[in-house]
Amino acid sequence: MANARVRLARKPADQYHHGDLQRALLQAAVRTIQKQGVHALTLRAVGEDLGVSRSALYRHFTDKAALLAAVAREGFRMLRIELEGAWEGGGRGRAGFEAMGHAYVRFALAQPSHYRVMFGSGLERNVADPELAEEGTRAFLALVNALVEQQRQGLIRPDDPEQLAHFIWSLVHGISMLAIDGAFRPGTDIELLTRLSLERVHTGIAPELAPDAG
Amino acid sequence: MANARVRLARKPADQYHHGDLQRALLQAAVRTIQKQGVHALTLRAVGEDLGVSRSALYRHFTDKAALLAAVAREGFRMLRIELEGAWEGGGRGRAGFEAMGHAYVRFALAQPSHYRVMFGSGLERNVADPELAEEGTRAFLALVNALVEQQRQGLIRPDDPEQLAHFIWSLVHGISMLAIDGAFRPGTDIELLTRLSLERVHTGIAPELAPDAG
DNA sequence: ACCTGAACACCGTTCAAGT
DNA sequence: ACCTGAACACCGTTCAAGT
Repeated sequence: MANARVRLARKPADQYHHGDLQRALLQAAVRTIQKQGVHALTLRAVGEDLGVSRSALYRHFTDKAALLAAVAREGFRMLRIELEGAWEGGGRGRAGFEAMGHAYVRFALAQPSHYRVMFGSGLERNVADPELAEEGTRAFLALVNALVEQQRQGLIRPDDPEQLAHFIWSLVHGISMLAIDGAFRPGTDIELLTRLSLERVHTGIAPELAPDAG
Repeated sequence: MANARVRLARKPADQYHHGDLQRALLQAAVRTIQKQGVHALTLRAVGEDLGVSRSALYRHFTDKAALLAAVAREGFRMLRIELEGAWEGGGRGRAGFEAMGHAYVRFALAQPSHYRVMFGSGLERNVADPELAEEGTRAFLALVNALVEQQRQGLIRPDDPEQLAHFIWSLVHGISMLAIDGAFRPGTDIELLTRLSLERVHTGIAPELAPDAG
């Protein structure tokens, strides 16, 4: 909304359009994907959006897949920040961990197209982008770290943290994907499903038998 | 393999190529997707494969999305049969339920491209195909039924079966998708991850506290 | 160094025409 | 009723040429 104004501001007319076209291309791509979905992302459209030739992109990205990889990388960065924020904000304990789960699913539902690019079919962004891999790993580590810290507090049984992280990541990813794809019944309350699922998970990974049979 | 022979058999040369082109198109599409992925599925290629014009398909499917919907429907049918087989073969109890989980993930890993079409981006097959929805529901019901039967046996706590099914479906779907997309570390043992995950799930959904703290 | 614009090969889809 | 083949609008990508 407010950003739209910025592009109307004065710009050096007889210069190249952007001092940092690479960055502008990435932002335009993210914007298009979030608003209209991946299918609307054509190199022609993103070029037109920036007032630039459709082949100008090839100066900054090797091809469309590389552009999508950059979009995915940006997505993982955003997701990690959300997860860390939820964990900290929730008090780095069981409440914070549950908040992480909700934050994950909420992120996917708020940015479904962006989320799909992050976990793409391999059709798009089939490139083995090392920066993308690293950003994905960092997001995953936010989850692992939260598990380890809870294990230190005796809140979670001392299983292999990475295995536990894989388990929980799979769960929230599955909920997110099925919700995005509309696989659940129309009226399904995703937040409720997430809460109940995390409840079941906790009872499973708790070290002792909690007396909460209420 | 054996089916490849059939197409070499005598055919009425001066007739239309197929008595049931619709069925042949679907089979060719499934074959192409399983062998070469969705990106290789072009209407030109599938037509060429059957010795038919590229626009002949439009007599039998409204468009490419409808063809993909048929592929997805066939996939759900295959998946349901696998799930039911595992449940029955495992003795309709806890072992059978765990076998269902493994069968699900194994199906996805064996037919990754086919599985992706089933849970497509909405990019492809965005059509609201009622037959597809029904076949998907039938596969889901195989899971719900197994849960209800275990609840009757006292093997699972009496939560809402549909919610429990959503929870578990999300888990196995998440494991499958992340494994297909190569999101796990290269050497990751998916079968082991599935087993450990199902173990954690069971401890969570069991009605009583099992004395297996070994 | 950065961008343009024409060209190429490839799509899905349509439609008048054939049998 | 079923299929053909030319045509259309749309892609991503390349490359010689401009500044």
